[in-house]
Amino acid sequence: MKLSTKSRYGVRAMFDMAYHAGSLPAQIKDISRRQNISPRYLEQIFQDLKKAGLLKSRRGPQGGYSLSRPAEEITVKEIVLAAEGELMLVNCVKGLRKDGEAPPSCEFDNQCLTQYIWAEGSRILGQYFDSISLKDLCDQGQELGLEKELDHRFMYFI
Amino acid sequence: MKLSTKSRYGVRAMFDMAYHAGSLPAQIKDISRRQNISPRYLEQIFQDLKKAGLLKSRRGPQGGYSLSRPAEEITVKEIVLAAEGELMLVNCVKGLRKDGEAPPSCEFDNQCLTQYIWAEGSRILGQYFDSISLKDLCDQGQELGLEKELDHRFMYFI
DNA sequence: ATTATTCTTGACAGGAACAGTAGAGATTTT
DNA sequence: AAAATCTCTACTGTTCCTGTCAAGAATAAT
Repeated sequence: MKLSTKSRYGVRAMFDMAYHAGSLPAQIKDISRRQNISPRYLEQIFQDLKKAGLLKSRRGPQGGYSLSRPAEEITVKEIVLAAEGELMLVNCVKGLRKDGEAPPSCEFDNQCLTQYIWAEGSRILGQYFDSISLKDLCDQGQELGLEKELDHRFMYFI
Repeated sequence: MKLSTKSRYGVRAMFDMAYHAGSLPAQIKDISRRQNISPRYLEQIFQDLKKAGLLKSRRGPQGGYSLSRPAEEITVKEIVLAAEGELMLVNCVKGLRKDGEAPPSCEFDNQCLTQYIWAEGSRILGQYFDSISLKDLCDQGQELGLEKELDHRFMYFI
């Protein structure tokens, strides 16, 4: 019952982007360095987040990724959902999926009492994740005095 | 982020025992037949549940398993915890484990904001699972009119 | 135009965990 | 003594996770 690293890395990376946001797009290499995530793996994760509409990208020099919406409008739930594919504790219950794929249904139809437990647990978890936005995390980071790294692309003149 | 089948089967099996409870211990073969679970696999799961103190067993003819406590005192959380080993959404956070093994700690120490999210999510989920007892499930089964199978060991005289 | 930079796409692979199978043995009732 | 039942340990095939890698496409700077 573990979240995949895609979810964990995804939330960390998105927070990192929001926290260090500047006028230019953020680049994989900077995020991966600060968050200690393999750059090649982070590329994959960002593809998922982009497909989910949470990121937009720009290629070429000075390119990179940026949040497609303000930090207060992006929740942890959206990121986990995009990275995990779905937010359902079991496979045997009908639920909304990222890819619209038909989910397997319970072999006991509605005779299985436990399906209600798993479905409700998933819902409760999703509700909690949805209550936390990237901006909330940024505020928390400020309070904790988390260091903000200056964009090296603005530091040529030092 | 899926619960293992051990958890799902475990809860189903424990409910089955509570729902069909008689004066004699319940046997693997009956539970596995009613719940459509591989008997050999269910043996393994029951070993975990027994180690966690949720079941007691008796060998030999007319032997089997029985709940070690009344159904209203056994919650879904206990069963999931016993089957899953722990109830924590990530590995990077300190948490209580079944085996007391030292959990890996976060590489960012307390600098990682996301660990609070995962820990709180795990807590919320555990709290929900803890609010459901086997008796609650039995009551729900009654309301739904779920059929109770008579113990074949009492049916010789028919 | 050319070049360097950055994202894009798809393939591939080692390892761990999951889900189940199997066999030999221990215990208890009949 | 025999049959039923749980107990313990080991084994195995499959899937998923967690990356790595390579070649290509788009863009900005020169």
